[in-house]
Amino acid sequence: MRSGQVTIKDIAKELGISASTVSRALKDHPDISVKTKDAVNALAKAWHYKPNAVALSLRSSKSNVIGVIIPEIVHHFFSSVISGIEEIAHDVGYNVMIFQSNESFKRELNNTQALLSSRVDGVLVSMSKETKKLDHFRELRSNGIPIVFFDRICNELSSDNVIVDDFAGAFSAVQHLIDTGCKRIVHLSAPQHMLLGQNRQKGYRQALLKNKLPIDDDLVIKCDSFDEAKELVPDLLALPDRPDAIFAVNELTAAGALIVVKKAGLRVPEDISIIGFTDGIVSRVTDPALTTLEQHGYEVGLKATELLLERIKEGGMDYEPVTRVIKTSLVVRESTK
Amino acid sequence: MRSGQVTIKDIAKELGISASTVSRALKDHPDISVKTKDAVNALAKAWHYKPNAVALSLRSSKSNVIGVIIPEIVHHFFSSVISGIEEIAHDVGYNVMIFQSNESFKRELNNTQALLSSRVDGVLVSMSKETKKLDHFRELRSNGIPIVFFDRICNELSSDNVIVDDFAGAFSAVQHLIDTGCKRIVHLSAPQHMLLGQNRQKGYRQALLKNKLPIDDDLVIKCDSFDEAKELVPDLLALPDRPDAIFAVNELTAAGALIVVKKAGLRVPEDISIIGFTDGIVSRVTDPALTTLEQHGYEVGLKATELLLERIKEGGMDYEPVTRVIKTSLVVRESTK
DNA sequence: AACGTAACCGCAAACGTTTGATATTTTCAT
DNA sequence: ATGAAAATATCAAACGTTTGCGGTTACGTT
Repeated sequence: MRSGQVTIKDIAKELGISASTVSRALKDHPDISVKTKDAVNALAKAWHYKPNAVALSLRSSKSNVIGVIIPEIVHHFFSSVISGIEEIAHDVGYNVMIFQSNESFKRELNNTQALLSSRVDGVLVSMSKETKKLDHFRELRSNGIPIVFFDRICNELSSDNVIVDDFAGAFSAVQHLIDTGCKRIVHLSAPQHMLLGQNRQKGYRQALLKNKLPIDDDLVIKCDSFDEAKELVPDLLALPDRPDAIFAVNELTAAGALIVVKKAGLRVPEDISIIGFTDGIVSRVTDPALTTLEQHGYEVGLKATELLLERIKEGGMDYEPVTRVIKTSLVVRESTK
Repeated sequence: MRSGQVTIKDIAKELGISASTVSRALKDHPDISVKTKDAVNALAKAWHYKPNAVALSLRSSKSNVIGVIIPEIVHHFFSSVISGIEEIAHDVGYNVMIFQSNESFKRELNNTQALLSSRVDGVLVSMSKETKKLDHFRELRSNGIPIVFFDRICNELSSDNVIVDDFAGAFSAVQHLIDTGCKRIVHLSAPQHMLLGQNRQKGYRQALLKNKLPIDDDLVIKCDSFDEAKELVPDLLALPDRPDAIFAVNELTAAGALIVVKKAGLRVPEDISIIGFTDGIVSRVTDPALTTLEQHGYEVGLKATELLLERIKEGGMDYEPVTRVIKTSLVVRESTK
């Protein structure tokens, strides 16, 4: 076997013809005789010829690669998104390059530099929590690289976005609790500097308002992790007028709350209903299984990639940004009545 | 601004010098005068020059990309691995391309073709469950692309591997069950054409043997998913001589078994102990929390990438394959006594 | 015999970069 | 002033592919 991979030149030399003829033969160009085409195709197959994507990229200024920057991969929602991205991208011949920011602005910046160097055709971004400056994103765009933000978007940069409908999701979660007879509903919320946290809390408040239930600020606390729930929920249960439902900002927090509630000797959902956000595996394996809002991460990845590919195809940078909203869906399991 | 990205030629033209001079100036080559260097560097900075990685790849036949093929991203263990891969790869200037096989042989094959075309410098693979033929991996190697397999390895292909110590892990899991008084231990196992499945089962058998416990083949069944556990475990519980422990090949299967056992009115761990493999989030949120074997996915990704980068650096294809083993660790929670 | 015209194929340039081999200029001792 | 060395910059080729254009046949028509 030859060293390195087979090239068009190798085939040309072997057949005593020129590289251009081989190229055309492989593409079934009408200028080439059937005999030559057959010979070329046969040898290409026998030698396992694969077009060199690098050379193609250089020539066409198209890498057929899309870059993805996410806070962290080890997270059900984000890995679902990647799965969706990967799925649709590969279907149309694009490859996917992954970069984690680990919630660090500095790394996010490095990542954009690497993407620039790699000449990717487009990028998908979910911003890190730290990110306030946006010049690195602007630089991508000024170099003709389209960006689609998803989930963690920024509204200062007028750009394409794909987001989950946090407000409506939270609203319907709380409405569901109210519909099933709950009146004193706790909200375990995300930090309020995140749009996501704001919107989910707004949905919560709006649902109470609409149903003419009192809003008790003692029932809303910042609490968005499994461990935090284990620490903070006991106090809520000890409140004089005990809550009868918990709406948690994500499923792990809900799972933590569930454990605390059960440990306190209360029954779920008879005494306390619990509802989470983000439908991961966790919600399915708790006992009782958690009612949640499916965030459709896979769907988000799909839509974001579709949009990006469209932008890449269009070519120009002078498009009107759009924001696509993915509806959440309520998945009723056993933790609510 | 110019359209497209800034190239060395642009800088050369602006400064009235040749491209080669610019290239050397940027690399601080001694042949170039300080004055020229300064001018070049200043302009490169002002214009945000970024070397075109594609052109570099073509010239050097090095893409600085490593490819990763995994069964599925949405899986705690695999996303941890990717996280580890990404971490170390980017530290040394490599980018990471992700491909999912979705446990399909056909897709795995497509993935290797894409990797070949992309001229990646090396690949990390965790095989799909379906994969029996290995020619696509051989093709990668015969084209000078080193492979490191992780977790789902194959031993017919003498190759570099990074695996978790399935045998020792399974052994210690079962030993733990025995130590806590269990005698009739079920093994919910992975398919036996997978090395992983073989090794875990061997560990199981060895532990029984060592402790002079009888091996009952009725207690070993192929069952490696949440749903399968829900379907198959009831029969095991109905066995005349009821088992008193379950060793599941992964955590989701363990979680499924847990639910079935509880539904059957049995207590965990008093009546039946349960132990899983792979420490994801799931094990922490079940009730009771599951005792498991931490598989250290991040560590696996790290080690596999280190090994691969080493192979890439060496250059040749005539190395002696090594297998690195990552030790598991037993995490005792509440599902065992 | 001369010409037209398909049919088929090769040349060369281009994508952006690096690098060995050269060319040109400067510097300095003689 | 002369020569040679040192300093500086350029040329050209190469990586693999595509593609506009031009070139060479062979055949058929007048």
